[in-house]
Amino acid sequence: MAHDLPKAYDPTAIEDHWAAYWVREKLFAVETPAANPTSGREAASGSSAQPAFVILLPPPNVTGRLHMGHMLNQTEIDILTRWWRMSGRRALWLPGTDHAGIATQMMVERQLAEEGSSRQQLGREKFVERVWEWKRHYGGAILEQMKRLGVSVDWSREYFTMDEPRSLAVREAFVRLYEQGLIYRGAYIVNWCPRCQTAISDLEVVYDEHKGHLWEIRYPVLGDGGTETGEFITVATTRPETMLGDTAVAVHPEDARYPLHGKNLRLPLMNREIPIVVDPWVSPEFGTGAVKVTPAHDPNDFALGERHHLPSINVMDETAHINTAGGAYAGLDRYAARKKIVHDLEAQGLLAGVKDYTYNVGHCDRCKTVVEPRLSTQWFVAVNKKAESRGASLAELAIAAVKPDADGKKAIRFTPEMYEKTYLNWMENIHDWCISRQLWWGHRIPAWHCAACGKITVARENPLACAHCGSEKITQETDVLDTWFSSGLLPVSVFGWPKITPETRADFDAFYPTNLLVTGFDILFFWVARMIMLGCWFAGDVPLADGRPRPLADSVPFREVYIHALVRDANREKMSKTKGNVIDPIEIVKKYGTDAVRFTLASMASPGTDIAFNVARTEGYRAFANKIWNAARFIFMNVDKAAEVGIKVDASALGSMPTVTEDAPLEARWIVAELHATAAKVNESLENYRFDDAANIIYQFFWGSFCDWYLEIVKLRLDFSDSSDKTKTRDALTTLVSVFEAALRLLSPFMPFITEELWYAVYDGSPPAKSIALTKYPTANKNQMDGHVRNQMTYLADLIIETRAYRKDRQVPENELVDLYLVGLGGYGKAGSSFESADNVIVENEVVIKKLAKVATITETLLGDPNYEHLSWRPTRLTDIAISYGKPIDVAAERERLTRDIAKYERGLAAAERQLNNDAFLRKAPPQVVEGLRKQESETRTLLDKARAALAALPQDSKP
RNA sequence: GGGCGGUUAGCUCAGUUGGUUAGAGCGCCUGCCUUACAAGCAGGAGGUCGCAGGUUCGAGCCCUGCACUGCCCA
Repeated sequence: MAHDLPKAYDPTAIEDHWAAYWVREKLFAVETPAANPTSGREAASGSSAQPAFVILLPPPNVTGRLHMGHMLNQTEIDILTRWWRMSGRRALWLPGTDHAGIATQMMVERQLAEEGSSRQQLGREKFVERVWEWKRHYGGAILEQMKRLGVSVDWSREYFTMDEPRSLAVREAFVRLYEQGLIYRGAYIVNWCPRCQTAISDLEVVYDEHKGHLWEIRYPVLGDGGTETGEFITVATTRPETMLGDTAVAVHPEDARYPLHGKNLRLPLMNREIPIVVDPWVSPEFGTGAVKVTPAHDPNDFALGERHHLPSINVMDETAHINTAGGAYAGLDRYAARKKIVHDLEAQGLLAGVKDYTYNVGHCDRCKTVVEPRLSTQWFVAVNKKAESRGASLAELAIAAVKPDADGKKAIRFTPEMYEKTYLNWMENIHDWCISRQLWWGHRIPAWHCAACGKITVARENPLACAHCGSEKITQETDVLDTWFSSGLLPVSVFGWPKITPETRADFDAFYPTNLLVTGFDILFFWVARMIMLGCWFAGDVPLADGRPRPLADSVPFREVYIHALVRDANREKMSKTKGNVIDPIEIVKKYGTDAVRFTLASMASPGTDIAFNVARTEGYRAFANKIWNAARFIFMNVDKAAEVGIKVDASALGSMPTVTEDAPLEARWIVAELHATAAKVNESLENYRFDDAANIIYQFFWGSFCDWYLEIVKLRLDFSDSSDKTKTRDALTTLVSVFEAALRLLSPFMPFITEELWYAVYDGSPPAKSIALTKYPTANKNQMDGHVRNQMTYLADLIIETRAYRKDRQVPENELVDLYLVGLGGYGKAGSSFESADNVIVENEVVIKKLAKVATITETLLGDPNYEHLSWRPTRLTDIAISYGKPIDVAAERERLTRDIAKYERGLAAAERQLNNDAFLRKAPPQVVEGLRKQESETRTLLDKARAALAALPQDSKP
C-alpha cells in the first residue's frame, strides 16, 4: 500500500489530479445502448439491461461564473448520480450551457462600448459573429469550474442551446406550434425594457415597492358644441406622462356621481376630445371612481379599450422617450416629461392634488430598469388554446402531468410536495407567453414577411418566396426567441428530437423521460413549467419504442422534480454583488477543499428551508476529512506492521459488505452491525432526497462510531508480538480494513476526492476498478444489524463514559490509573433486560475498560458489602460505581451534583406516575408505551433512591 | 389584496404517521501535546419548542386565534 501519507490532509494536493483524471478517463460517459450493445469499454455504462438514471444539468448561462447556488445544485445532483451509478443504474448526467439571450448580448455590448463602438455600428451579422467569438473565448468558463468540482457528468454529450441539433429542435417546435395555431403574432401590451429595448415576458419582471406619488388631475367636461361646462372629472395616476395617450375616461355604470354618460372631456395639454365610457371593471371605491384610459400603456386599459373600440395612442418610443404623438413633450425622457406635465397642469389649475403613494413598480429582471408597459407587435404562444390534434392545450397537458389522476397517480412528482400546489396554481392561471425578443443574439424566428401581400410565411427551411403570393420580396422576422423557449425544449432536444435517426432514436428510447430534475424554485415557472409544457407536447408525438402511442406518463420530460432552496450568507441575507456578501465557491473550495464544501451543502440541504452558508460548518467538515485521513494513516500503519510479521488482510473481504462471525470480538461485531445500519439509513435518506440526514448519519458513523470507539478498541487487538494469536490479529485487521473500505464507498458520493485517494491507497495503488465511483454502493443486510450486539456495546461504552466522568469529578489527572469498583449489576444483568449479558461484557472486555477508562483493576462487589462501604459510590443508570483514588472527593461539588440529579429524577418520576395513575392512559395507550413508561418509572425510582442514599452518605468532610 | 412557508440551545439547523427524560454541528467552560488525528482527545454547562386557547390518556408535532418574519403571485 502507498502508506506514506502526510500527517495533515491537504485537499489541494490531490483534488486537481483526480478531477482531471475523471475527465480524461471518460469515467462517466454513457454510451447509447443500441448503438454498441456489446461494448467492452470500462465505464459506468454497464449493460443496457440496467435501468437508467438520467438527469439534465440545469444549463448555466454561457456567461456565468459558478456561484453557491450552482454548487448546491451540482452537489445534490452529483451525490444522487454517483449514488445511483454505484447502486447499479446506468447513470447519465448531461451537461451544457444556455446562450442566455439578453445576458450575453449585454456582455458583448458592454465590451463594444469600451471600444467606442456599438452593435448598431457593427450591424446585425457582424455583431452576432462577434458574440460567437466571445462565446468561444470566454463562454463556458463555468463548465471548467464544474470540472474542478469533480461532477460526474458525461462530457461527451455536452450541449449548447444554440448548437445545431438544438437549433433544429427550436425551429421544428416553432413551426409545429404555428401550424397547430398555437403561435400567433399581434399587437398587445407587453412589458418593455427601455434599456434592453426589447419586450420581456411577465416572468422577467420583478416588482419592488416604490414610494411615489398619486397625482389627481382634473379633466374638463365638455357640453354640447364642445365648450367646457365648468365641471370636471378628477382622475388619479402614478404615471401622469401616460395621459398624453389617453383616449377615454371610464367610470362604473352604477356610480351615481357621474351622470355624465355620453359626454366628452377635454384631455388637458393635448386638447383632444375624449369620451366618458362606462365599464363594470372600474372600481367605484378606488380614488375618485373615475380612471383615465391609456390603451397603449396599460394592460387593463388595453382590454377596456378593446371592449369600447377606443383608439390606442402609443406615446413612447423604444427608449421610453415621448414620441411625436406626445405633442409638445416629444423627445423628453419619460421622467422629464412627467415633471413637465405635472408642472404644466399645475400652472393651468388642473392639478387637483398630490398624495404620497406606495405602489409596486416592475423592473427588468436582467438590468433592473423600470419596465414600461407598452403596446407593440410580438409573437405569443397560446398556452390555453386547444389544438385539434390533441384535444387539449399546452397548459391543460402540463396540468394533467402533475395533478393526481383518478387512481391518485402522478406522472410528475414534486419534492417538497408543496411545490406541486405552487406549480398548479400558476399553470391554472397562466397567460399567453410572449416569446419574441427584440435582440440579435438568439434563435431568430423562422417567419418571413412578404412585402407584396403582407402575409407571413413560417417554414422549416428558409423559403425563397412567399407561400401565399409567391413574391420573392420576403424578409425574415428580425426578432429572436425567448431564451427559455430553447431551454424548455432541452429534455427532448438533448436526445436528438426532432431528428429521429437510428442513433438518436436509440438515445430517445433509452433515456427519455429523464428521471429527475433538480433545481431551485426561482426557475420553477421560467424553466420547469415550460419544459413540462413543451416536453409533454412534443414527446407525445414520438411513439414508444414498440410503436405504441406514447401516453402522458411517458411524455413528461422528467418523472420527479426536486426543488432545493436558496443559498444565503451566514446571516440569512440573500447574496448579492451590491451587498458584497457573495461567497465565491471556488475560493472556499481552494481554502477548505471541494469535499468539505460539498459536505457542508449536503448536510444543510434540508428540504423547504434556505441554506445559511456558514464557513464554520465547512471548517468542521474539513476537520472531518482530516479525521478520515488520519484514520487511514492509522490503518495503513498497522497493515504495514502486520505485513512485517507475515499477516495479510483477507483481500476477499474487500469490495462488498463486511460480515462477522459470532465468535468475533464485541467491537468487531458491533462496528459491522453499525455499518449495515448506517448503509440502510443512508440509502433510505437518499431515496427521499434527505441529503442532510444522509450526510449526518455518515458523519456520525465515521467519527462517532468508527473513530471514537472502534479504532480505540481495535488498537488492543492489533497485537503483532510473537506471542499473539495470528489468526485473531488477522481477523481484527481484516474487519478493520474491510469496514473502512466499505465506509469509503458509503461516503464517496458526498466526498468523492478524499475517498478516491484513500480507496486507491487501500488497494496499494492497484484497485479492482478505475475509480471508487464505479464500485458497488454499500447496502444493508438485516442479518448483520444485530440489535443485541448494539445493546452490549452501548452498555460497555456507557460504563466507560460514567467512569471517565466520575474520574473527572474527582479531579483525577488524565494519565493516572484508578481502581474501579462495580456493584448492582444484578438489576441489569437479568435475562430479558436490555443488558442481559452485562456481566459477560465486563469480563470479556476488561482490557478495553481498563484502557479506555484508565483503570488499573476492576472489582465486582455485592450491594452493601461492608468491605467497600468506605468508598464514595456513585449511582448511575447502569450500575453503581466507585473509584479508589488517593485524593479526597469534593464534597460540596458532589452534593450539588446529587441534588441536581435528585431534582431531575423527582420531576421525571412525578411525570411518569401521573400518567401511570391515569386509567384512561392505561386503557388507551398502546401496551408497549405503557410498558416502556413502567420500566422508566422503576429505573428512575431506583436511581432516585440511590441518589438520595448517596447524598445522605456524603461525609461532612472528605473520604477517599 | 390572494397564496405558501418559518418561529426549537448563544449561532445555524434536524426532529418521519402525536408516545418514555427534545437532538446535531459550531461556539462556550474544564482538563489533557494519551504513538492516527491539537483540523485532536476526554468531561461539562446550556432549551417552560414565538404567544394564548382547544382536541387528546398524551402535543415541539393536530385545530383556532394572535404576534413577528420570509417568499411567491396580482
